[in-house]
Amino acid sequence: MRDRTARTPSFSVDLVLVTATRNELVILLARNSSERERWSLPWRSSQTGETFEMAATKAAQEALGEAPSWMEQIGAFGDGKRHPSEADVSVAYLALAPHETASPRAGYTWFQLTDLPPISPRQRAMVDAATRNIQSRLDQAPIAFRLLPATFTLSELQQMYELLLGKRLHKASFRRALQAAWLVEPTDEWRSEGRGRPAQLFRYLPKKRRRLHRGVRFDFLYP
Amino acid sequence: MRDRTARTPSFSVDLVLVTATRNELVILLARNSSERERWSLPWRSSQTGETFEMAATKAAQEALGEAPSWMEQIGAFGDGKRHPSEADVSVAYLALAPHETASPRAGYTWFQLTDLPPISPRQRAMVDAATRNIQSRLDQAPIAFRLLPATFTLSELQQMYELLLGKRLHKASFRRALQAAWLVEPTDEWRSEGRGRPAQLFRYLPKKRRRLHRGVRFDFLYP
DNA sequence: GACTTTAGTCGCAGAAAGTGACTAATTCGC
DNA sequence: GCGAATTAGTCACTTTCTGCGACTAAAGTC
Repeated sequence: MRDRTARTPSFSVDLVLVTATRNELVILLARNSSERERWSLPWRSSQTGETFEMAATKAAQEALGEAPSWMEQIGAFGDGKRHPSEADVSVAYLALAPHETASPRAGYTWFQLTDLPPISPRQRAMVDAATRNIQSRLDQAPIAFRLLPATFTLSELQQMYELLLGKRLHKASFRRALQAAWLVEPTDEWRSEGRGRPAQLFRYLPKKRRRLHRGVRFDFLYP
Repeated sequence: MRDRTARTPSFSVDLVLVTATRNELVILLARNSSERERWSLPWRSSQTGETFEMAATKAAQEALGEAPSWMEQIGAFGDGKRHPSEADVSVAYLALAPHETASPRAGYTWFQLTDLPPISPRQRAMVDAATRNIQSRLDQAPIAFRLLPATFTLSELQQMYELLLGKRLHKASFRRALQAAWLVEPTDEWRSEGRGRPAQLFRYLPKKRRRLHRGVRFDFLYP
């Protein structure tokens, strides 16, 4: 356990580690033996000479045994809300991994993002921020692709977007938009998934430079 | 230097305080007497029982004498890069204010965002992150409106968007999109700006709920 | 009063997105 | 073996959105 006589860590780095199963988003929680809450986000206290990114990567390694496919800082959290560590400040990272290759180490368990057990208030705020981050950056960063394995069918990709957006998409429109964006490349492999016609496998490989927006967008309703 | 016997402040809160003049974005820097760099972002070291938001608001008060019209955390910065405070971690906030009502206190000066004097490496990273944040959230949050006074003409609003986007917009298209978004309300005031027909003044007043996106967007080219 | 300048609107043409129906390739039941 | 069911992938039509030029409106300038 934590040793409070040593130089106390001034901050912790916490991980909201998300993957997607068939129909839902899940995050990884660590089982606690002595904390008030039985579960917590994977976290790591500050080490001198270690960047936030390095700390987050190590926390992911400890939890998953592999590096995440995507990592992004989602902010600093403090404000007196309780945290498993004694840290005043916790820096939260959103991490993604494809679920297929992700097998948590002992003591870590997947939980539905919409049905989490109690965790510390500060970590709860991180999860909420991570959820908002996923939603708002879905069209700016390859979130969906990082939740899929290296090769995937277009139906899988569409289902991932439907899951993340929370709404159904039309097949033809989805593929038309995808083609226009030059983000995927077909492989020469096909996958037969039980019944139905086999699907071609694609890989994420952005080709052309960003197609500049036309005009302005007013996609908000903020205060 | 840091005094490890006393309770050292574990973090600072730093402010990237932006306004827009006629043709450019400017940020507020504080003059230093003793630091290696002559200029720095306004910052404030941690106080117990003070949230990040409160600290950022106070730093803004100190610099501007008024509360910013928008504040948003843009992340935690550390990673060994030098900072005016002895803090291991600095939490950066983007703050906006309309330039018309913003008169800095003594010791603070506006600088062009594209032509800053040397500042500490950590603060330099904050400015860069703030710049990216403005760009990427321009269509998600009322950034442009918060840089304008409470009432404004549609031409001023369009010029603000042109400044922030770095490109010209077509007048009719801009207004059509603005109308569709239900974000502004006309006042019964008009402003005559020298020659030309007087312009009606509008205020920011989002009316309807967010118009849901249709389909997906793939607006990225990330790794 | 003609000219310039800025505000504000209209309507068309072309681009993009929504949608249902179609073809293709496989498994399942019999 | 063969038709039904299932999933993949495409096509063509319709609706909506956007770029853009041209227009009217209301002020100042000379």
